[in-house]
Amino acid sequence: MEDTNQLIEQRRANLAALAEAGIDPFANKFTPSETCGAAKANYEEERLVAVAGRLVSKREMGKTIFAHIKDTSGSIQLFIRKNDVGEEAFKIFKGLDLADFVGANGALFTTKTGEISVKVTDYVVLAKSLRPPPDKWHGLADQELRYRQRYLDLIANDKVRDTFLKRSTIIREIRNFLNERGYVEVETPIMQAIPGGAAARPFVTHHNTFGRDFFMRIALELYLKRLLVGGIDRVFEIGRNFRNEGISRRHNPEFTMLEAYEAYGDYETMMELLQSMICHVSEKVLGTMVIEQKDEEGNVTKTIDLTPDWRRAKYKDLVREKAGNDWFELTTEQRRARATEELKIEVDPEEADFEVTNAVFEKLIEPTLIQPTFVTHLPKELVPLAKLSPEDPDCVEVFECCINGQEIAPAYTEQNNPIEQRERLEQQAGGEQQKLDEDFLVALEHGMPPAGGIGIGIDRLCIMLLGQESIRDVILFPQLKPREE
RNA sequence: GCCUCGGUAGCUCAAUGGUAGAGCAGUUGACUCUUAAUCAAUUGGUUGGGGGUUCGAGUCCCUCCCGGGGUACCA
Repeated sequence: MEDTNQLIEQRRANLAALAEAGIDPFANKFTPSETCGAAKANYEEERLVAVAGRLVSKREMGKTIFAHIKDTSGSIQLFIRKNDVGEEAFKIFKGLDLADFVGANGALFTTKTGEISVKVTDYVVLAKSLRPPPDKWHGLADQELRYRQRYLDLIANDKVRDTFLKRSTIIREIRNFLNERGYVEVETPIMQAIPGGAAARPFVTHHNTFGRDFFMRIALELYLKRLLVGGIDRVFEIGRNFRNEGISRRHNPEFTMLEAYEAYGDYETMMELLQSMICHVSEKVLGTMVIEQKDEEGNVTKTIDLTPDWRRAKYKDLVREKAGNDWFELTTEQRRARATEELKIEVDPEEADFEVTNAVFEKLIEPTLIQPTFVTHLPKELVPLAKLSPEDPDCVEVFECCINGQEIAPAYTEQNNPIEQRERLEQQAGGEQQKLDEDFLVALEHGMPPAGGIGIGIDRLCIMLLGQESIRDVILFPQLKPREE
């Protein structure tokens, strides 16, 4: 970046002054004895510590300086006196800028106002910051800057940092939970010749040596099922999917998906798995099963209670509740009329009956399912990769788990009949000339054990657990339009 | 893609069509227990870009760029 201003010039001048004084402003190494947070947590008067971090505040009091440095664990106050560090070192500390990195040696003590601090005996400049940090009090509010320069957001806004540290522990606890149950974690191809497992437009990329296009995966499903065929009976992957669609508060073109498959299980198995997993994660990460979403003033705007057992509701019952008890007895024309006139939703004249019904579900019902709800008995037309329900052949053995008004996870009793599977996929491909994944169908013909499978949108799960409102607030670097030079 | 709101100093924000401002940060000085330290002085602007209306535009109009919200696409 070419842009310079007074503040940057000043910092460059301060950098030059350090060099002038014979100090390397970018040290190679400093080894802290512990983190800032640990130094405070294990307080013992006079205990010697070495701490390092970014300089986040500095108050000069004549021959004394109070300053805070901050690392991942938190911050600690440094107490620097001219008498303790010597005239030259004192002068140089005075010349440090906010956001510089510093390592300090000294003894722990408590100030008169009761704050645990380090009485510095000597310190090292670890890295000079050549650009001014965001406002120390107001933080960084400009959303575009927060996303484009997330590191500034993390520096300036503790809540944001906390959210992303928690996201990391959520994923760790999911892994722990699945490992505990004997699941094997695998990695499958991201670049695929035929993108399958979902109906979404893929991103296209190109392989030079093969001289042909590849697609970024839109789902993990078909490869994980090949592994069920291969004898890995409990298998999961946490990875990125890519869908070439619009961007919104709920959609990022690349997003993180967990898919898990369990041989000899069915959708009921996955129901228990999901409920136990989310309760485990919530307890471990948040210490509670009651999630509160707060507005900027800290008022609770939404409460989600994850305490088991979660509600179960049949798809058709929910639709009848919203659209009328006679909904499924209506003629196609009557149904369409009611949807547009009474329910005020847009309906494409080309849409089939089940699509009109599903529009009612997605637009009017799903957003109201704030508390965890397993929606079951979905119509078979909606789900080509699941098995039919023996008790009701119009339905599939599937649930969609909705929490916070969003679909968090669909789960199936997976289709393992290769002949039916081929028919369903051929129907689905229909006129679109979409290629069938023959290799997958061949795999099924070798025999896949009956299995339950589930897909969990990790980003949406994080939105829910962490009380956020937008997917951009749980993805470190959400997709934005590139800035043209 | 469409609708709508927004973009002013490094950051957070003001400014009826009439001299572009404040707080923080920065700079200089004072202060050996401060913590949004305090006190005094002070620097800093192509008002997102381009065009237009006007005696005069941050403000009105057109256009482009970027972002927020909504909507569409998304088994």
